Amino acid sequence: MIRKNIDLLNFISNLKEEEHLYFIEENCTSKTIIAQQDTRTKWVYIIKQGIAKCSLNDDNGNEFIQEFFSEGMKFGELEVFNNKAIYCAMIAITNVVYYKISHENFTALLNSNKTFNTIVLKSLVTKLSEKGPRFAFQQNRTIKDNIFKLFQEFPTVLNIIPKQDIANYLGITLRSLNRSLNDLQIVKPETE
Amino acid sequence: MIRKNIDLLNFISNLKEEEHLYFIEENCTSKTIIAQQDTRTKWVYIIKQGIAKCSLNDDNGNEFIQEFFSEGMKFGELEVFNNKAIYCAMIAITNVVYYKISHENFTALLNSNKTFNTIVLKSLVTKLSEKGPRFAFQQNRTIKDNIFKLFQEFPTVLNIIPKQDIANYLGITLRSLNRSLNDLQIVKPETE
DNA sequence: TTTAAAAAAGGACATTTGTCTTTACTCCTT
DNA sequence: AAGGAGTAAAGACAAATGTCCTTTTTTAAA
Repeated sequence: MIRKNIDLLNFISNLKEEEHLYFIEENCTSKTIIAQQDTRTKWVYIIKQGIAKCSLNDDNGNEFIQEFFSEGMKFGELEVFNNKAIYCAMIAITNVVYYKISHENFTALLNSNKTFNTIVLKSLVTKLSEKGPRFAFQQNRTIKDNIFKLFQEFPTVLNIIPKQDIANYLGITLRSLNRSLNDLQIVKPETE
Repeated sequence: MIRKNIDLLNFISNLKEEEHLYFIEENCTSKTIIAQQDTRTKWVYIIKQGIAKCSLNDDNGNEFIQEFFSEGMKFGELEVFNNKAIYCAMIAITNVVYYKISHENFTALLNSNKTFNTIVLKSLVTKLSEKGPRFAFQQNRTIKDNIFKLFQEFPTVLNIIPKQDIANYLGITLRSLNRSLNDLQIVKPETE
C-alpha cells in the first residue's frame, strides 16, 4: 500500500557532487498537488520524506488511488520514455520533501550511470509485478478481507492517511469503509 | 483489452539468421497452459499468432484476468530481471503460435542489440501506463459502463473470447455479465 | 460554560450484485 | 426424428453496497 524504494534514495545521497546537482530538493505542505494529471512536465520526482498519493481522477469526481508513495518512490519517469502527458496526479498527504530531476538529466544519468540504469529498470519491473496481485486480490475478495489485510500490514494507517483516501484506494465509499471497520471492530489507535 | 505489440514481432522477423535462432517457434491448441503461475521458468514467451489470457488464480478458484495477449505480446520477462517465480499464468484461448527465448539469450540480446533494448523498455512502460487507467475506469464506473465500453472497442469480442473469461476480466460473475448484456441489448454477432 | 458550526459517523432504504436453482437450448447419438 | 447429456441463460432470493439524510461528536468562539 505504501511503497518505498530505499535503494534509490541511497543511490542519490551517495552520488558524487556533480551528479547530485541534477537533483533539486524541494518541499511542500500537506494537500499540495506536486504534479497535475494530464499535463506535460519536464520533471521526474522522487519522494525523500513524507507520503503522497498517486491517483487518477475522472470527470465525475471519482478518485482512484493507485498507490501511496513514500521514501524513494519515483514518479513521472514513464513520461521520459513515452513522451506523453502524465496520466495520474501526485498529491501530498503529509508534508513532503522531494527531489526533482529534469527529463534531460534523467536520460543522461540513465545512459552514463549503469547503477542508476539498473535501479530504474528494477523499479519499473517492481511496479509492474506489484500491480497485478494487488488488483487481483482487491477484485476477488470481499471488502472486509481487503480491509482486514490492510490493517494487518499497517495497523496505524488511520493515523496517517485520511479515511476518504483509504476508501478511494480500496475503491469503496466512505460509508462502506466505516461499516466494515465497525464490523471488524477496528478503531483508530491513540496517538500521544 | 486485447494487447498487441507489432513492433516486437517485426523486429523478430527482421533479425539476421543468427539472432533469429534465439527464438524457438512452437504452437499449442486452445486451453493449453503455456506458462504456469508460481513456477520458475527459463523462457520468455512472445505470442506470434492467436490469443492467450494472462491471469492470476487464487486458492479459492477465483481467476483474475490482467489482459488478453495477442500478436507480439511478451510474457515472463519480468522474471528475467527480478529472478522470481512467474506470478501469473498464460493460457491459450484460441490456438496459439508463439516464440520462446531463454533468459540467457534474452539478456544477451538486451545487452547487444540497442533496438531490442528500446523495444523491451518501451513495452514495460506501455504495460505500466495502461494498467492504471484500466483499473481506475473499472473501479469507478458501473458494470454496464464497463461492458458498454468493451463492446464499443471490440464488437466481436463474444465471437472470440468465452463469456466466463470476459466476466473474469471485468471482475464480475457470469450472471452479472448476462444480466447487463440483456439490459444493454447486446447480442452475439452472427458468424458465417 | 454554552452555543453554533463543521466534520464524522451512523441509520434507513433502494439498488446492485452474487448464489443457488430451474429452465432453455445445442448438439450428439441412436 | 427423439432422447439425453452437457452447456448456457434466466429466475428468485439473499447479501452487499451505495445514496441520502439524520444524528453524534468535535471544534471553536462568545
